[in-house]
Amino acid sequence: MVFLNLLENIRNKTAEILDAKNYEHVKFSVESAKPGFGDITCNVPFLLSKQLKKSPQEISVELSKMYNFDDMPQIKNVESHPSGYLNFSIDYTKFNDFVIRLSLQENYGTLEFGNNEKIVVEHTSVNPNKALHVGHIRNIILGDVVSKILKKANYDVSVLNYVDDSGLQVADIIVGFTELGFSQESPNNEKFDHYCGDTVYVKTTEKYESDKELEGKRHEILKQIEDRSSEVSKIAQTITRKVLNEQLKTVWNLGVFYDCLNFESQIIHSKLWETIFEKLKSDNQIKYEDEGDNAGCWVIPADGEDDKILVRSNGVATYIAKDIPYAAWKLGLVDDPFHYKIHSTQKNSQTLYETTLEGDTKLNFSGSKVITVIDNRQIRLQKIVSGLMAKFKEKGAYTHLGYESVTLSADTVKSLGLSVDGESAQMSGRKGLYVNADTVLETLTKRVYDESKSRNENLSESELQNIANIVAVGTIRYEMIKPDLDKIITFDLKNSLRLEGDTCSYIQYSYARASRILEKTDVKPNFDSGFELLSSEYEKNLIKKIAMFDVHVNDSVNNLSPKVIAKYSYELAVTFSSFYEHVKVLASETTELLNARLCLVVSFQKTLKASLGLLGIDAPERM
RNA sequence: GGACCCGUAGCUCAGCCUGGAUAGAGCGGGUGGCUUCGGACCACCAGGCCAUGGGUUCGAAUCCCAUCGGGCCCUCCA
Repeated sequence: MVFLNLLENIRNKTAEILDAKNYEHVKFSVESAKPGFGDITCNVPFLLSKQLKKSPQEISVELSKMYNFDDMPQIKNVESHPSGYLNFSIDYTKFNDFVIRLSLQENYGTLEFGNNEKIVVEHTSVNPNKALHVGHIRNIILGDVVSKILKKANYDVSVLNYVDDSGLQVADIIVGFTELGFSQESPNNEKFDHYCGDTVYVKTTEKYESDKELEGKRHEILKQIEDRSSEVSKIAQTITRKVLNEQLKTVWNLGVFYDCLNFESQIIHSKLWETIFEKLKSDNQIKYEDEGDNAGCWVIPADGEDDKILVRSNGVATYIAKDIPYAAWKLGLVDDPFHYKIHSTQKNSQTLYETTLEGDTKLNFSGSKVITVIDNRQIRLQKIVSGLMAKFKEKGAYTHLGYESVTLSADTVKSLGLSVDGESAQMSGRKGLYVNADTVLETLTKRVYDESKSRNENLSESELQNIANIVAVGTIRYEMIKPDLDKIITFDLKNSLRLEGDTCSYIQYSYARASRILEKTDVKPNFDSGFELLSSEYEKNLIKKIAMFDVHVNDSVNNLSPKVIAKYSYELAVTFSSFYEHVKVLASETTELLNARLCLVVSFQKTLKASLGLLGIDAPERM
């Protein structure tokens, strides 16, 4: 820890002073100061003002005289600001050494939160009947980044993907194959998931409009899918597996990987539901309705809202009856009915497992905490699930990480040949109103490739491809992570191709520039020398920003907020770009200064790489 | 009818959790900067009753209440 330590030490010191003065303990803050107000600031004078019946200024002056930094050489002094704040200044002649050396360590920015506790992150969870679209990408990237941040905080993370292979959406394409005679091979080498989503699903659901008999068949087909011995079920298995494998290719291209796939169809057959149902009954968590609208149903009482029906009067469980046992399984609350086998080796050579009802291999993918990434339209359902889980385990063990949806801009809708009323439109698989993830990635890769090629005449084809891939993936990831979870993302095809300003490529560019500096000199950075020579504002700002990595990791873990890391990465790049412009490293006056600056550049690179790494974004040497 | 979310510069958004100093970025508009460590850049200018009205507080973009505008969910569908 670097900056967090500094803050903690000042906090302790301040608390001691309050003790010595016999002042009441107030909840004061010690945090990084805005530019122009020292480096670190404390608001304790404001909080004491009332009980001491003195102005914050008076208290500030009084307290500022009490500090002694003999045991904290990195702090130069504290000043009382006329506003009442206590502003601390860093002694950069000492701080520089400390920061630069620590930033070189492999685990720089790592924090101890999890104590290696097992935690489950579930994300993606898309029906295997279509290709992934931009809306799914938000879910996938959020889940992936959260899992990386939790690993950085020393949790033992299992990443799961729940494969919804037995719902009506799957039944719809099976209707297309079995009733409408769509070929089970995609024409013209089209990617199979695109074919199923763009053609079979859209055409079949379109036909429902005119053919009500066909629409009636979907429920019949669904029933057959759930009967594992049926012919239809076998077809559905084959088709959904094929789609899933194509979806996984897309996800891997985005640099996202899982530990295990959980199939809904197997959860249904595992009898987990029956176990949980009995448990719910015996624990009085649910009740049977004798009269009223819900007569004959088992319901979950929800305070302030309508009760949720769990089992219909005909004895058939509703869809929530799949989520509850799965949630309980993730938390390790039930005996694991599954065995595990290898599904595939992923693009990063990590093994991907899948659940199976046969076999004899036992693995453990559950956790004492669970984070489920699902968009906020499911918030009501998720509240019910987490409420139930809180009855079995401590509150907060099951967390729903929700976020707002992705919509399409009017321009983008028009470019799909469709019309809109407002400025944006919700995506819809049925209407063909969506933009596939593969399409976005391809378009963006092409754009970056062209851009990079026009700037670099001497790069080989494979280097250009590599850069295009790194920047394109980074750009998509960054745009999905940057906005607040509560904000709707309006996706616009044209806008998504921006590479200037607050974008990933700007951040990556700062890294590439740093690489150029190091490449153009024969001097090998020597980290044994002192760094007190780094004393300009630009150098100090950069060092402070590097030092603050842990503050932001801490924030992002505490609040499960990946955007904090995106913002930090951008700020770090901005600070470096300013340094780059104003401090000519290779033109340094002395060899000592040159060396110190080269070390700072290396320190910056390591930190930015680590920060981008949390976002799953690569830092290119050239672009 | 009930639940949740959003409303900050022309546009897209940070800041709100945990109240405090001058409300920050990017895009777009305007101006300047390469005898070059890469202009995917830097420096600067213009642009804000922080939706509205109340309340709490020494102090509110931030907390509370109401209202308005927008979104989304609320089926014995999945």
